[in-house]
Amino acid sequence: MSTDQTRLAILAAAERLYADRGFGEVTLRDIVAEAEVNLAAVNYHFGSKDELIAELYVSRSVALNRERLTELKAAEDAGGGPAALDDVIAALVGPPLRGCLGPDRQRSAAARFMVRASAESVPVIRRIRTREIGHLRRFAAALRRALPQAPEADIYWALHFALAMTHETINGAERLQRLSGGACDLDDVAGIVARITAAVVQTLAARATAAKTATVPVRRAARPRA
Amino acid sequence: MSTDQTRLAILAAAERLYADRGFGEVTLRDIVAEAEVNLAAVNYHFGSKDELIAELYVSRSVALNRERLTELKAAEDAGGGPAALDDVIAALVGPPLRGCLGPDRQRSAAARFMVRASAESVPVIRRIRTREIGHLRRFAAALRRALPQAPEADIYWALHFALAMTHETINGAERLQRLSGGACDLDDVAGIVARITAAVVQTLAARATAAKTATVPVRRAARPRA
DNA sequence: TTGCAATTCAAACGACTGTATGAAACTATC
DNA sequence: GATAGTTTCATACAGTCGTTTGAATTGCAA
Repeated sequence: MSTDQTRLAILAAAERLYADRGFGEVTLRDIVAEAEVNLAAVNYHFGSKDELIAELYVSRSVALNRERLTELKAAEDAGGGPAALDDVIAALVGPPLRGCLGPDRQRSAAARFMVRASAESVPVIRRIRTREIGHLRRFAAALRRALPQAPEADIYWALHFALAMTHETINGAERLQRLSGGACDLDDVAGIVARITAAVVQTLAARATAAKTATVPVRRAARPRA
Repeated sequence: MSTDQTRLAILAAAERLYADRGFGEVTLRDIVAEAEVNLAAVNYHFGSKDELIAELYVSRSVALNRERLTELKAAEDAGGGPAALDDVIAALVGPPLRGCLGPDRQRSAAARFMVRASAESVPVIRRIRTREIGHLRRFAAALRRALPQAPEADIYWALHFALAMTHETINGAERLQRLSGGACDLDDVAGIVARITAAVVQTLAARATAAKTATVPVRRAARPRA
């Protein structure tokens, strides 16, 4: 083949299978069967299984980061000044959520692959994962611009919790649907993004107002009784 | 041996290794080496690797559920009536967090094992996991008693987000520590429980007040500018 | 001490893994 | 249409996996 169509078929098949079954349950033979190519093609085109996974992860990571940054820049440009707090969070959690959920299921294997890569402990990926930190710093900086008076720790906890809710919503979508008996609509992606965004914003806002009245950090939430 | 000391050694070693390295990276030979028993002992005492994992998961799951329920009952008994909102959340997220984090690291392999089992896709565990739903319903009911006027979906989302923040905090503790440059104190477990509890409580409270002024569901958070 | 069941052990099993090989098939240039 | 370089293919390799085997050892009751 003149084009590297075998390479792409392998990458697509690997991404699909890893996203669906997890890294522990997929062999090279599964991948080449899905891609309808020869077993030896993997080592010919990528060198090894680990290099295949690494290339897949890096390329998808770059794409996801680009998507997030584009959304962040758009929010900054629209407002003129620094992006609003909720727009920063939405730029962070929107891309993976839109890629994984929604009525047209299975739309993006890429997003589900990335979430799996985040959740499971794969040595190859762990080794690469450092660059994720650099990317998150951009969002930490954006949050700080939106909330200059917030303690540094609060900024990082907000980022951390936003990602936590996003990942668990994707990975545990089935459990939530079953637990709630359908009361939680996993197809309403915009609503989910809004929920996560609102949760982070409200938490940060509550801590900001509490910090004004007390010098010690807020430890115990108020108890709004029914 | 008269006692089943070999059984227990295998269980303990398996739990430790799975908690540390994840399910994909641990073989039976790793386990028996750690437990200092013979390879065949696993199949003799448990029948198969999957049955070992299943027994481990079920026993730890029962223990965790008991711990959570004890804390929930204590909160209910203390107040006389239904448990307060934040006490319900604290009963849910406290046990795994206290087991996994804190200054005396590695304290409880059991808690870290459970979180791994939640995050990774292991067929044996997926098959058992259904009973988790029943246990979560108890907490959903407790939340409803604390907040009778809240929409059903909000209750389940709150539960879901609480677990999300808990799991990601345990699994991603290292990343958060590195990202924040030490600003986030992962040893202050009580503070983390308070943070997660406060986030859930404030989010629920914000939706409750918003629901009074608007009949349509809240979609977009207010933007508290700096 | 003898006898018997429970347990441990070293060794091997077949199945499966990622990887390597060398011939065959293909593509493009002359 | 012959040639050189690239890609595909069937096949085999060495290693590891979970599991099994049958003999050796242990613990305990008669």
